[in-house]
Amino acid sequence: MSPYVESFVMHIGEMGSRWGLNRTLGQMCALLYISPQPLNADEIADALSISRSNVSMGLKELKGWRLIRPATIPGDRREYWSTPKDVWELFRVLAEERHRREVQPTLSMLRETLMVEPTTDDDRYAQERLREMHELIELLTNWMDEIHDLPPRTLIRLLKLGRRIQSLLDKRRKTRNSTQSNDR
Amino acid sequence: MSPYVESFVMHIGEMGSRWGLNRTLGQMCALLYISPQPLNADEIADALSISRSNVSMGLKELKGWRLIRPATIPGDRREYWSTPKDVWELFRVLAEERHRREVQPTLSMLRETLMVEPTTDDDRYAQERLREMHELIELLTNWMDEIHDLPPRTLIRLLKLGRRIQSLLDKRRKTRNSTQSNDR
DNA sequence: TCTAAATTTCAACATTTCCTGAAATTACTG
DNA sequence: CAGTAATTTCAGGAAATGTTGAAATTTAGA
Repeated sequence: MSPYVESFVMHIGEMGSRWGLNRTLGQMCALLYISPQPLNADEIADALSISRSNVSMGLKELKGWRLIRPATIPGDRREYWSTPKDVWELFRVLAEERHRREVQPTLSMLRETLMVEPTTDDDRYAQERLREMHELIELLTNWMDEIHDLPPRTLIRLLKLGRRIQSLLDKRRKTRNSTQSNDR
Repeated sequence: MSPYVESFVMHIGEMGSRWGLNRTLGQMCALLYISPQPLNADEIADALSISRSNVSMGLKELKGWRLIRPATIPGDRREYWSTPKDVWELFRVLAEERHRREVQPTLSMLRETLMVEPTTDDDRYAQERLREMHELIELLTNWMDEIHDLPPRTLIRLLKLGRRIQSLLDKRRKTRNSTQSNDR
C-alpha cells in the first residue's frame, strides 16, 4: 500500500468506529474506494495486514451495509470487490443504512411509548418531550425520503444556495399567501 | 424511574453507543432531557443504578459535548444538571460536536494528502477519489455553517417543502439566467 | 481557617468488541 | 465425481472500553 493511500485508509479506519462500522470495516471500505480495480479477499488481507478470516467477516458485514459490490475478473475464480466510486452515492447509502439501523428503531420506540397514557405529572412532562422529539425525527425522515432520488445536480444547487434559501422561501410564501393555499 | 421514562432512557442508551457517546452517556442525556427538573449527580447515579464516580466522569464528558448545563437550586450546595429542552437545539449541538470531532479532522487529512504530488498511476487515481470526497464534504460543511443560525421556523418550512424544492430551484434559475448572474 | 459535604481522579477489575487460526463448507475444474 | 482452490464459520484469546470503590481534591460555610 503506497504511503499516499495509507494515510487515507488509516484515517477512515479510525473514523469508521464512529460511523457504526468499526476500524477494520472502515479500512476495507476506504481501500476499496481508492483502488482503481476491484480487489479480492487476499489482496485486502495483505494490504491491511489482517487475517484472511477477518476479511471474510468484514466483507459479509459490508455487504449488509450495501457498501460493496462484487466484480468478476474473467479467468479468475476468486471474487473481487469494490465500492461505488461516486461519493454522493456512497454517502447516501451510508446515511440510508444508518437511518434504518438507528432512526427507525427509535421512531418505533417513540411511537410505542407515546401510546401509553402517562399517569404522573413527571410522565406527562416526559411525554411532551418525547412528542417533540418524535415530531422532529419524523420531519427529518420524511425529508430524507423525499429528496432521496432527486438528481445530485439539484442537491448541489441547494447546498450552494446556503442561507439564501431563506429569501427564496420567503418569496414563495408571499406569492402563495397572496393567492391561496399554504404548505401542508 | 417510572417505566414510562425507563424505556426511553434505555433505548437512547443503546443508540448512544452509535452516536459517539456510549451507553451510559446516552442514558444520562436521555434522563436529563425528560426530567422536569435538573438532577444532581446522586440522583442520576441512583436512577441509572451506576456508581457515583461513573456519573462524575460522564458529566465531565457531556460538558465537553455541550449537551448539559449546570443549574443551581437555592439553598442546595450540590450541582444540578439538565439538557436543553428544545430538540432542535439538542440535535444541532450534537451535530456540531460530531462535525468538529469527525468531519474536521477528515477534512484536514484530505487537504494534507491532496498537497502531495502522486507519483504512480494508482496514486493518481486515488487522488482523484480523494478530491471528490473533499469537495463533497466541503460543500456539506459550508452548508451546515450557513444554515446554522437560521430560525428553526425557516428550517421547518424547508423540510416540509421536501422534493418540491426542485421546482423552486428551477424557477429561481430561470429568472436568474434570463437576467444575468449565476450561483457563486 | 477548619470541617465536612460534594466532587473528581485513578488504578484495578469487568465487560464488550475484535481478531485469529484451525476446521468445515462451498464451489470450481479436470 | 474426485480433488483442490476459495470462502466461511467459530471457539478461544487479545485488545479496547467501560465501571467501580477508595483516596485525593475541591468547595462552601461556620
